[in-house]
Amino acid sequence: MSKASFAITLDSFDLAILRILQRDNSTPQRVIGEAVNLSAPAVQRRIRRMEEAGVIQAHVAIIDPIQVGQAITIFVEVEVISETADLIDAAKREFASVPEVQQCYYVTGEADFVLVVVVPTMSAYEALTRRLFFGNNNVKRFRTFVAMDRVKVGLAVPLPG
Amino acid sequence: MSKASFAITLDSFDLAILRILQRDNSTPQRVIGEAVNLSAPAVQRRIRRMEEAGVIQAHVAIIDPIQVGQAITIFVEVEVISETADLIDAAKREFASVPEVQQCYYVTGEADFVLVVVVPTMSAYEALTRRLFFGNNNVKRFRTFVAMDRVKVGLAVPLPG
DNA sequence: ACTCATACGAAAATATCTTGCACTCAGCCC
DNA sequence: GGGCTGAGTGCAAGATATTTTCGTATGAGT
Repeated sequence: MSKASFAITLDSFDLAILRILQRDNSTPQRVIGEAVNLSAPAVQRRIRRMEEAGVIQAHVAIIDPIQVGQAITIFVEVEVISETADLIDAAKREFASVPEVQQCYYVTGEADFVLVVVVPTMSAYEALTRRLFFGNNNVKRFRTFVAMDRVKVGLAVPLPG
Repeated sequence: MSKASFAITLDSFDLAILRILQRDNSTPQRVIGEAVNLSAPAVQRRIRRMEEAGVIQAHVAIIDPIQVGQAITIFVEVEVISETADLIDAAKREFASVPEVQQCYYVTGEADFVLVVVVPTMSAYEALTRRLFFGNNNVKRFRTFVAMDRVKVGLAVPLPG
C-alpha cells in the first residue's frame, strides 16, 4: 500500500468531477470535460491527483447481492464487555476480516460496533453469529435487525457547492 | 431508467469477473481476460450482459468523506408510530431523497428503519434531525450512534465459489 | 444429420487515455 | 516595471483500450 493520502485543496472543478464520478465512473473524460468546461487531459490530471491524494479511494462496480445469491442484509449492533484498546483493536481486525461483514463501524452510544452483514440464508447468519459473537467472549450482547427492504444503498458522499 | 433486471444465470467466469470488478472496475478487459482465461471481447460481452440484467448496478468512484469535509458518519435507528403501508412508503421516499442519508434500510426488530448518515458537523446533524425526525409526526423515537472509526466500509458482496 | 442458438477468438475499426509541448496567468523577488 | 517560477491549461500526436465484425465451434433439440 502506498496511498499517500495527504490533504489537498479541492476547487469547484474537482468537486464537479467527483459528483460525476461517484455516480458513474465509466463516464469518458471527454464528456466530463464538456460538463465542467475543461479539456479531457485537464480532467484526467485532476482525477489522478485526487487518486494519489486518497480523495478517490477506489473505482468499483456495485453488485446486486440478491442476483448473486446473497439475499439477506442484516444489521447488527454489538456491545462488548471490555473496552481496552487491545480488545477493541482485536475486535476491529476480526470483524474486518470477515467477507460477510460488508461494513463495520466503531461507534459511541448504546452499542460499540455496528455491522452490516450480507449472507445467503438465515442459517448462514446463525452460523456466523456462533463464530463471531458467541465464539468471542468479549461480546456481551448483540442485536439483529433483518433488512426487509434496501431502500437506499450507496456510498455517495454529499458534496458541498 | 430502463434497467430490465430479470434474473440470469451466472457461471464461474461471470463470478470471477465480478470479483475483479467489485474490487477495481478500472481493470482493463484484457487483464481481466488473462485472469479468467477469456478473450477481452468475451469479458466485455459478459459484463454488458450483467449490466443489462442488473447484476452490475453501477460503476462508481468511492470518495473519502473526510477529505471532502463530510467528516462525521452516523447511524440512526428510527422507530415509527404507525406502520401502515402508506406511511412506511412515505417514510422510505423521504429518507431516500435526502443526500445526507447515504443508506436506508427498512428492517424488522426493535427499530423500523436504520440509516447511515454523512454530515460535515454535529450541528448539521442536529439540523437534520429536526427536519427528518422531529418534523415528522410519525417518528416515535430515534437513536443515534456516532461513528468513531469507519473500520470497514464497502458494498462488496461475498461471492460464492 | 441438420438446424438453431449461443458463445467464442482474431482482427479491424473506434474511442479513449496519456504524454509532450507551448502557452497563460499569478505570485514574487529584484 | 522586468523577469522569474510554478501551477495549470489546451492542443495534437502517440499509445492503449474498447467495441464491432466476422468466421467458427459447441451443444441442444428435432
